[in-house]
Amino acid sequence: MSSSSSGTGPQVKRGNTRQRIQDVALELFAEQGYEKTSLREIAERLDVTKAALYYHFKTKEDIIISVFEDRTRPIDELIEWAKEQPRTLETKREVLRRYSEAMISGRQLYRFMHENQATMRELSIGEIVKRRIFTLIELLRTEDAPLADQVRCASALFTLHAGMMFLQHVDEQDPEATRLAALEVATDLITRAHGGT
Amino acid sequence: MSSSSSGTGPQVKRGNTRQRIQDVALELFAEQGYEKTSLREIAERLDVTKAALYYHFKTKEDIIISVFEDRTRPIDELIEWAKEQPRTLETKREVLRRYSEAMISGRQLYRFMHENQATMRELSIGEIVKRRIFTLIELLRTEDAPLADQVRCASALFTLHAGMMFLQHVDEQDPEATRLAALEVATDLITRAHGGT
DNA sequence: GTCTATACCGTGATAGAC
DNA sequence: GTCTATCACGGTATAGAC
Repeated sequence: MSSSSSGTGPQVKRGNTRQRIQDVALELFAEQGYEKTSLREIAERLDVTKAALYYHFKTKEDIIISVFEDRTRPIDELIEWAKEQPRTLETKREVLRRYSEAMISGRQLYRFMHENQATMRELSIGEIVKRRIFTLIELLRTEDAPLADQVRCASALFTLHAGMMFLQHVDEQDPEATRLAALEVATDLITRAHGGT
Repeated sequence: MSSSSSGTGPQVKRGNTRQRIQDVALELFAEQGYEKTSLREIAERLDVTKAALYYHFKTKEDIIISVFEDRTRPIDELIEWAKEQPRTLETKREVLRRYSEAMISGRQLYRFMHENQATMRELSIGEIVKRRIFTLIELLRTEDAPLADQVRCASALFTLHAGMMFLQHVDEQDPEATRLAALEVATDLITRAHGGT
């Protein structure tokens, strides 16, 4: 269904309040979790009252939805692109490469989605995210391959996430080095799955 | 809607209330998320009042902590066992095997931890879980191996989780078959990491 | 020892004044 | 566009019935 808060409309001149709410909200949602972040906290950070937020967004959920719609386009475009490509191993590798890169600029949002899955599941965008992940796995996997190879494709995706979310703290490793290592492992996984072992 | 064991509950037998609170709470926490589950909901399900919960547990957090402590021992024992073993490839394989099996019986708790990471991070048990995962990765990984191999060890663990949490819905696949496929992929990952390639 | 009644304050949300 | 006032519900706390 159409989201209640249209994405980046043509005219967003109404001051930058709306944009600032999105920025602050995403930052707090990613750091403290969705439910632990109160509207009062967001409002205070912007020096307005709770009710002021309700002028720009219908609900708390609307805020995260609008953020999601505004900053998630890269993945959408990646999926559209991939659908038109031949399903070669090289295409799959490129998908992983681009996905990993998309996570850099959108890391706050990805962190939020990763750490708030229970919340996401009940949000209206949860279904969209789920579908997207399934589509990506579908694009990566090989038809009629053994189950283990299907798992490898999914695991490749999760490895990228883990490399971004979790492994960043594992050592005093350079984050970019960790990301590239995760990308290497993920690429290796789909290569095996593609080759059929 | 109001549950109530119809009839003048002859078999209600107040005395196992604490255990029943834990069971209902875990079920709801896993299904709806920690924050979305209210104490009122838990109480209603048991036909008691909110305040009754506060006789058995000091806070909401206390409930999940007690559940955690009661049902997480298998992993603790697994870690203790692994620490005393030689760090051979076979030991690592056995760790993955046991971990995967532990997730079967404790799947509600694992699902809760997996989907409520933002919440877990602020709970007192969050730190314990984090440390546990790091310890497991430490036990799986090979000293001085390339970064990619370190990632492989972590990825092996996450693959087991994914196989249990996420991939269960991917197809009308037998859950046990999916679990074994994930175990196969995970084992393959640490094998490559161990060998150094 | 086990629970109920009741009240407190914070939270998301709504209606209406400026 | 923003605020005040108000609401029902959230976790929490205490007093007291059995």
